[in-house]
Amino acid sequence: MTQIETAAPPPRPRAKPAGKREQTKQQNRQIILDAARSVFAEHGYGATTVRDIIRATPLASGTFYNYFQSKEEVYQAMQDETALAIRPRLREAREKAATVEEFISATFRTFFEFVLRDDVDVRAIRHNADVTRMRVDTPEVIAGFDELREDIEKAIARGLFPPVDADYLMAAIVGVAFEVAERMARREAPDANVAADFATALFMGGIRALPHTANGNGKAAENTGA
Amino acid sequence: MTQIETAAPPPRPRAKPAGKREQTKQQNRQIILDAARSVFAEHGYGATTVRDIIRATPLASGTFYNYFQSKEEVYQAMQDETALAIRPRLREAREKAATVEEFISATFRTFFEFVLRDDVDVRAIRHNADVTRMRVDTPEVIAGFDELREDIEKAIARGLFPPVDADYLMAAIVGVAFEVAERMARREAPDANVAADFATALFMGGIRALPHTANGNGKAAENTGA
DNA sequence: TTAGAAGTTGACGGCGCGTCACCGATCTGT
DNA sequence: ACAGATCGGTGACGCGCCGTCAACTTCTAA
Repeated sequence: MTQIETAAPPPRPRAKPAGKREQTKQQNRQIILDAARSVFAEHGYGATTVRDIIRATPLASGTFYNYFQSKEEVYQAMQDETALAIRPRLREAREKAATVEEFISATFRTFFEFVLRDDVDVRAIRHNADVTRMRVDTPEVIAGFDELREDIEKAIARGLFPPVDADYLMAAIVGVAFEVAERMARREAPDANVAADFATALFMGGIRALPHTANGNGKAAENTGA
Repeated sequence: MTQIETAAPPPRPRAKPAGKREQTKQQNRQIILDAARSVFAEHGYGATTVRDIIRATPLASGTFYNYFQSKEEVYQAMQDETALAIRPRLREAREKAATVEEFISATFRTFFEFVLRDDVDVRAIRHNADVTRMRVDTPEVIAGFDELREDIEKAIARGLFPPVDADYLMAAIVGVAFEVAERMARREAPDANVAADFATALFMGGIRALPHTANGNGKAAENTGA
């Protein structure tokens, strides 16, 4: 064509040439992840085979193995995405904290709200799980735990927290967060604020500081299982 | 032979004849469970196949399926054994409790001591688990959780506890117990008392009541993982 | 003693697994 | 613009695990 290379947009020598190969790779990876999410949701994690995922894809079996070694690795990649999504929010929430209570409260509230909004694949896993729970601690998830411990240590250093065992405190927060989130999600009308208030009160003042309930049983204890 | 049926012990018409068939069944079941324990410990749970378990056994493949449907079911049976072993101890420990502190303290101490003594197969699973944790909530395990909630509700009813959300409190206790136990087991010199004191203080008075440490970091935080 | 119930055996068809030789599409250098 | 080099997708293949089941052995009861 005539050389109107003055300004306008030519094919796009701009910014990133991207490269056709690289583009396809990103795309295939995403195709596999999307297919896996859908298949896990359908059949549950345990019952899903690598072949199921491949079938839910226009790709050949060999191609799958260019991207992941197993369904476990696919799942880890999904978990990493989740961890990467929530970690900055948690960090930010804790950074603003000027008191112990704000630190604890922000951590739990952010976590529980995230779980309620984003529980898509959490439920996908449950589908399978009358009995088996899985928690996959990928590097990103572990990094999230480490961040929490670091933040606790920093808070101790600047006198916000008393000098307690940061490792155990981190573990306690993580344990309560996961376990209460689980119960919360099963309730008829899950409420992140109720859960966060409960957890915060526990860490601030122990059992005696917990919010009192009318019947001594919260609004829960309806269906204990199946 | 001659009929000396007077008194002494004949082959044993006593108590339970037991029945040869029934005996063999019990025995085969145990053979499979033992083989599975050993194979899980060797290769890790994830990498183990039903065939591996069968091979570690003098039995034929068909026989395995007369007892269990899958390796998952074998593992569940193992977990049930564990749950059945600890549940009575926990119940007994809590029954004696005259105060909130005794209730909480006894629960954590009993659990952590059990984990340290009995972590045989806990570690077997970990072997596999650089990244994946599994918690299998078998009926027996769930029954243990329910017992804890019931005990909390009873304690609330007789005024020992304030009228709090028993479901969430149960979840919090379980979450802290499992997560802190995990950390405890990784320490150089795991100490059930230290862990129990930490958890008890947390539930009794919150973060401010936690035991203080010299360096603001407990004796932990050595190896954070692998 | 013997009929039949209960339980074990191992070979079998089916299928998911991970691989790899092949080939078309993309990139690179001239 | 072209050709050779490289990259990456393809799908058939051999392997081993899966769960089943007809034949057989062992036990029970009459």
